Amino acid sequence: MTEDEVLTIREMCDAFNVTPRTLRFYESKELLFPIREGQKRLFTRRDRARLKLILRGKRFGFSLEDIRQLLDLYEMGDQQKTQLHETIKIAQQRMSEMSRQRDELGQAISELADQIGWAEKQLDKARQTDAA
Amino acid sequence: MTEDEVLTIREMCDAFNVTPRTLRFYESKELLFPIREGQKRLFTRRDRARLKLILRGKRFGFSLEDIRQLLDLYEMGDQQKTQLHETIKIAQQRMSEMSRQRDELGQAISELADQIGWAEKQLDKARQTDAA
DNA sequence: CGTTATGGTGACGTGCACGTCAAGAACTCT
DNA sequence: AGAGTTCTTGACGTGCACGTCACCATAACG
Repeated sequence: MTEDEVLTIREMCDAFNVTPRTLRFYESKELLFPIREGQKRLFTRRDRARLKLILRGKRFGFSLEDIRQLLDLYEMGDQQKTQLHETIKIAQQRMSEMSRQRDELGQAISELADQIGWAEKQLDKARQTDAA
Repeated sequence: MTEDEVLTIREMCDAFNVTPRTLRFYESKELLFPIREGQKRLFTRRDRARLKLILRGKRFGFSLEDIRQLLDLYEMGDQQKTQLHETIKIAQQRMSEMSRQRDELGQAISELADQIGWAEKQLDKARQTDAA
């Protein structure tokens, strides 16, 4: 299955449209953990899932360090309860942060829509003036 | 009125929680245009509106250059029609970009909510085991 | 009148997220 | 065996968004 297939660095790059440097950099920052076949990196399904989340996080303006903490949350098997509790708290904070951001984005969108509406009206007026 | 009041750099910093360096930097990048009283900068209502948008844009992960272009759109008096048309196109692209981002953010939020739900369940299970 | 607060202009430093060589190993093709 | 491709590990370079520091001006305070 393509599910369990492992990808070379090049295949991974092509799949996600990033450079090898980026993937090695992410590994050095412990965001990805490709397995090694000799020296070569092989990226697993897990790495693909993580990279997807990394790129998404970046689009939201999160730092790689922020993203790393989120990723760790997504992959907790079983940990100390204290740590679990702590992690849940952090995650909830992030959630409310993201909710706020989404709401703000909604507002920004409608404001921009207003501006576009206004600009289109101006364009129309200019056309009228032209015709006269 | 507090509307037409102009602010010194320090007042502006306190109002928006940024450093003087940041405001000077934004001016050098033509994001703000404080008037000068002698040498000193005085920030107008316009600068306040722009700074608000700048900081919001930053939270969305936009670069200062991206933001500058958006700001220019927000402040077009009357320009060349061609330029207006061009600007509307750019704005519409940004809009769809932002919409996409908002949708994606909504998805990320619900995914994170799922993870939190799962983590809380784990925490509960751990508590059960403890009690036994 | 000296000092403290506030503001100014360079100019150099910094953290992040990579880009860009350089040099070498490993495999493939001919 | 030689050439080419793909990969590796350093190590240094780069653009962005400021931070920091040195040094100068000006106004207010005691």
